[in-house]
Amino acid sequence: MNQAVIPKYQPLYQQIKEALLSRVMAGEWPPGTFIPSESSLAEQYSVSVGTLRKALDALANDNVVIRYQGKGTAVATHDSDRSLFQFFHLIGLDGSRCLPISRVLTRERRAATREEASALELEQEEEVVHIRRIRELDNRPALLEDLAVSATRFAGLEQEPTPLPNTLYHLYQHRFSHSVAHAEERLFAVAADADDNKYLGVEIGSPLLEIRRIAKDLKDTPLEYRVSRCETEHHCYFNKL
Amino acid sequence: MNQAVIPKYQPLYQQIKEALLSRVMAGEWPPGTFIPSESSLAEQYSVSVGTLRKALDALANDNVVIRYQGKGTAVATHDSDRSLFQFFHLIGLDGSRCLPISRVLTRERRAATREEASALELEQEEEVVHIRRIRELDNRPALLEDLAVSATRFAGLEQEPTPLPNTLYHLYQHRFSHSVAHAEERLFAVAADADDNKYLGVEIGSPLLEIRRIAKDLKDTPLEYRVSRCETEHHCYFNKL
DNA sequence: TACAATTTGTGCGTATGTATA
DNA sequence: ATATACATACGCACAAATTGT
Repeated sequence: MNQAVIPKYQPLYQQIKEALLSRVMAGEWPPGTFIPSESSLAEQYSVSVGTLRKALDALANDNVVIRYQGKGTAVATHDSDRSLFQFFHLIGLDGSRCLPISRVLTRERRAATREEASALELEQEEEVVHIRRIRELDNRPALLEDLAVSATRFAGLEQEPTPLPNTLYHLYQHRFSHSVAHAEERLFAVAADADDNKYLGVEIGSPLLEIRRIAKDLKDTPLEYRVSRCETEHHCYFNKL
Repeated sequence: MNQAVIPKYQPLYQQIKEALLSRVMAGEWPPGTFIPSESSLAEQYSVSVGTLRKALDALANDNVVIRYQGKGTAVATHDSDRSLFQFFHLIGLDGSRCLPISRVLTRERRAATREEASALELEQEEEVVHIRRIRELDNRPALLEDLAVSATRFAGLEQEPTPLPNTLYHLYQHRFSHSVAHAEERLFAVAADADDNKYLGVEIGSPLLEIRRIAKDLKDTPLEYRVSRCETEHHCYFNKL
């Protein structure tokens, strides 16, 4: 007979880790800023520096903070070059990595589709901001992208800013204080339709790579649902295991 | 002007980590067996237990060893359920994970193709063992797989064992002492050809997901090159970022 | 340039808790 | 109950990196 899983005991450094994570999530230290030093935090919580170190190391391991020897510990921004490539897995056939340039096609506020509501864990009636754009790599249209975010959580995104920046996650973080920390992707092979033909210049029926991504914050709340259709003649999806 | 990258200084626990990794690679402790205790290893290397702990924790983080409280530290087998799903990213549309059943179509020793030689870092003349098989999920053919390994490194694989086990990495480890530790995959969308039609039952020209994987050992030596063509009507490729 | 102050990284030692055999 | 092994927690000393004086 299995017992209900009640954490009878939680190591001290784990408790500290959760406490610090909560303060980060609450916005006490915005992304990019430095948090207090190990010694001062250890004093705050009345634990040894060693224990507090373990908590910070664990947070660093989870990409919540970044440690700089001699400087201090900063809250991760999730919009640095390194962090962006965490979510961008398309590379050239020669192995080159470069970020795409985006051009917005449509941008509107409307009711969520069933698929969007399910992915974002919203009610059927709720509204989303939907954006459709094409993204170019090496001056060639490479992706046709549809994305949706909660219209209440990202209020006004259908209007401002204009134009939209290339890297939306940066915008989410700075303008709406929603940092994308994790994501899960499902990949499919699909046949190109009329829109793909129009915007990507591929023949109708030709194979495309479809990437459906749900982007989540530190506490695994879904922030964005994104469907990218990608041509794989000049690029491919790269994954290191 | 940049200096040549000479590691002027290596932390002690990193040196210990490398030393232990070498002993694991050399087969001193085969996969699944337990290595000496922290205290005895600390004595061997004349370092503190704390330092040796950091080395072992780092190895555990790299999936080289597994730590069991109260029992000891074991060399990872890379063939446990958890470890197999590290490399198997296909899931059902409902999110279910199950391992496929394999049926071998061809199995032969022959000269490497240019693509295989390049992926396995072999000379053009060298021979490989090539295996083609189909893999079924839910009693439905889902993957058509071509794979190649060095015929010298995996001597006799074209003959024995018969039949081949479902999980080849298990065989590589136990019969040939080559453990697959990492891998890199490149994904493409391709059109089904006559073989795909014959073995997967999909229409010619319909979109398939092609996964090209290079499997490597602990020291990043390429062990296997594998190309899987997968139908994504009933399954998809799942990736957590 | 030199030096000091601050902060994280490394290394050591010890004591105690928890899991396993 | 005992012994062993890993996990947690504390404390200290020094190294390395950064910043400002």
